[in-house]
Amino acid sequence: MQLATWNVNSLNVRLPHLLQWLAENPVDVICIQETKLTNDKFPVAAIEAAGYAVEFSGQKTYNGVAILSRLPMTDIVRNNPLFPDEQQRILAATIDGIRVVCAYVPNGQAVDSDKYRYKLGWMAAFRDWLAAELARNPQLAVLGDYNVAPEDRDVHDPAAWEGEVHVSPRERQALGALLDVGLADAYRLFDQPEKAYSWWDYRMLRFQKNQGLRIDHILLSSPLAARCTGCTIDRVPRKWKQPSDHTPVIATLG
DNA sequence: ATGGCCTCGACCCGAGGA
Repeated sequence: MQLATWNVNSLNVRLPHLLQWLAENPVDVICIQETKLTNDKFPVAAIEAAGYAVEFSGQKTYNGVAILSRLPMTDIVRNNPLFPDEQQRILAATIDGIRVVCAYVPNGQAVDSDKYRYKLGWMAAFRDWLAAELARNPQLAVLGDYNVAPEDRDVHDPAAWEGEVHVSPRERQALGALLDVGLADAYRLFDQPEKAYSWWDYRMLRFQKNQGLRIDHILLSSPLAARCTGCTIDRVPRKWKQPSDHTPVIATLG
């Protein structure tokens, strides 16, 4: 079984990319973020024609998450019941006995800004809810754009980024608190190439220079981590025309 | 040269992303 995550940065623009990627990478489940679509505009027919059931939670212009699955989805939850939020950033479904959570963690904009405080509060509430989800189902997979690079090796230039949003100590602690619930970063369960990133700024030829951040993650509870046989980042779609600035991450479960 | 891009919405710039 393969689970993937991809921040598509507008599904309206990226639907052809998503369909092409799924044709070449027929994963069982993909969590997507930043759909930027209201639910009435969601391209259900095109995705079902590609062989996927789909659930989504969207809003106008910003945010929006969706889960595509080859197998049926049950027990759909939108947003965190512990954190009332207008912004559509969380979607959960149970698939083949696995609780799959799709998350788009707030950006944070700048350290100590209002958006940064919202990010930290959001992540603390997310932690509490994930702890409850894990208690309900020990098979938990949390996939998404966390907007936090866990360690300096996940940052192309740690000195330049020191203390900045996405790497600041409080954000890393908040991500660590998610792991402490009983989750593992699937990517780090395996030997990986150095300078591996999942996002590159559109500006300054950052992708061509491989100057990015690893901020898109797949977190697995212990029973799923034990089943995980690989985790990779697929840089290929970042090279396509009019790409998302993020690229997919894929975990394989045996 | 301290910026550079992309998307959206509303109306050609501003907000937000990371």
